[in-house]
Amino acid sequence: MSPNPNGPPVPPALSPEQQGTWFAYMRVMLRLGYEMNRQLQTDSDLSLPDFDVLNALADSPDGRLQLTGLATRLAWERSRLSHHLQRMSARGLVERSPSATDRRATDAVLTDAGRAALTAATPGHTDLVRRMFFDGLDPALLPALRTALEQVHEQVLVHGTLPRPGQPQRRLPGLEPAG
Amino acid sequence: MSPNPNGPPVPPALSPEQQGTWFAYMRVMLRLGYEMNRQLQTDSDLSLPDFDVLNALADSPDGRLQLTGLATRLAWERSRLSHHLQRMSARGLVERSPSATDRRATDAVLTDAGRAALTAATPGHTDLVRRMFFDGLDPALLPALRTALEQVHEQVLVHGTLPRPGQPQRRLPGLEPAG
DNA sequence: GGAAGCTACATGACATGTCACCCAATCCGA
DNA sequence: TCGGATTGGGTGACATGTCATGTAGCTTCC
Repeated sequence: MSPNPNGPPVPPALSPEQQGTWFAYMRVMLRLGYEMNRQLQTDSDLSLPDFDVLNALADSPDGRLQLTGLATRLAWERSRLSHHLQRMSARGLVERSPSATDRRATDAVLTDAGRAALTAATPGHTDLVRRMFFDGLDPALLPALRTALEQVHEQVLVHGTLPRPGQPQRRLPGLEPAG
Repeated sequence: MSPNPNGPPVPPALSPEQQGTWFAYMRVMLRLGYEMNRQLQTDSDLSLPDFDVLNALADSPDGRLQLTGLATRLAWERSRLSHHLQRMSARGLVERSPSATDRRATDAVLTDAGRAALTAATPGHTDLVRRMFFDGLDPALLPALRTALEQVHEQVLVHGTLPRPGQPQRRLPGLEPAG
């Protein structure tokens, strides 16, 4: 009982090589996430989400970013970010500050304490990344790995449901599917 | 003010090539996780964690696995798994059943409904993986990507804090740091 | 310039995950 | 074979994430 006697609108399954690659990816993602979380929590009293937020802000001009942009960059729900910033600001790591250009909008701003926490946490985190990710990796594979990941990233940006980060988030007229 | 005037016990920073690779990895991980979650939730009423559990069980003999082994395989805390299985069993997707070999232990067992849910969800998920991950990837890079990910996985297994999956979880005597 | 609709964000209720601690079964050495 | 240490798992309190909804500011178009 073939699912479709008339030929293939049915998507083809993954090839064995693709499946192997995918499983490897998932395993790395699960374990590495666990280890990163654990290390940051233990050594720096930061969760991995905390760390991601701090990094995104530190990487932005004036350590400041509007919430929607930050959420997009992190691939978070906005309400998650809103809750999370509330907790982080209670700990003094970030502040909320009204946007200069849009009175609806709020910017998240890195505080000095937040920057200090990031600075303190970074070496240990980097060290873990090097040990867990790069030290076991054949250096000859590095360029291919990077290119592959960048291709995948681009693909997710193009076909995913989230807007491209750092892009105006407004829906542009005339781009809806024709009616 | 160099951090260490006497030479480098200070870990070297990542090379630019490594940093680029790492950022690409993190971006893929964040966005792809978001998209997978969303797709499964929308199309199949399963979260990505649900799906991971179902897959792990379906992939085990008799659709049955002891909790600790399952937790290790998923890189989850055991208590998280315990809570999660409670919810999944309330939905009829899995059952708990006492282990045959260890009276402390509990096995998670896939129910027929669980297997059916997995079967129903898999094509859509696979399709998303193919579109988001493989369709934008130069096939020539696939073998290198796979090898690289497998090397990283092995590295995380060796240097991580979790036991290797499918391994006896007992701490072996004589392996403690010497006193 | 004003109504309709959209965007930015907050919030409260609820789902999920973590942490500290619990007990029972097993293991191991004396 | 007894006793402590270890392991397997559960649980309740609390931290975190999601969903539905509310409000205010922006934009568009007449």
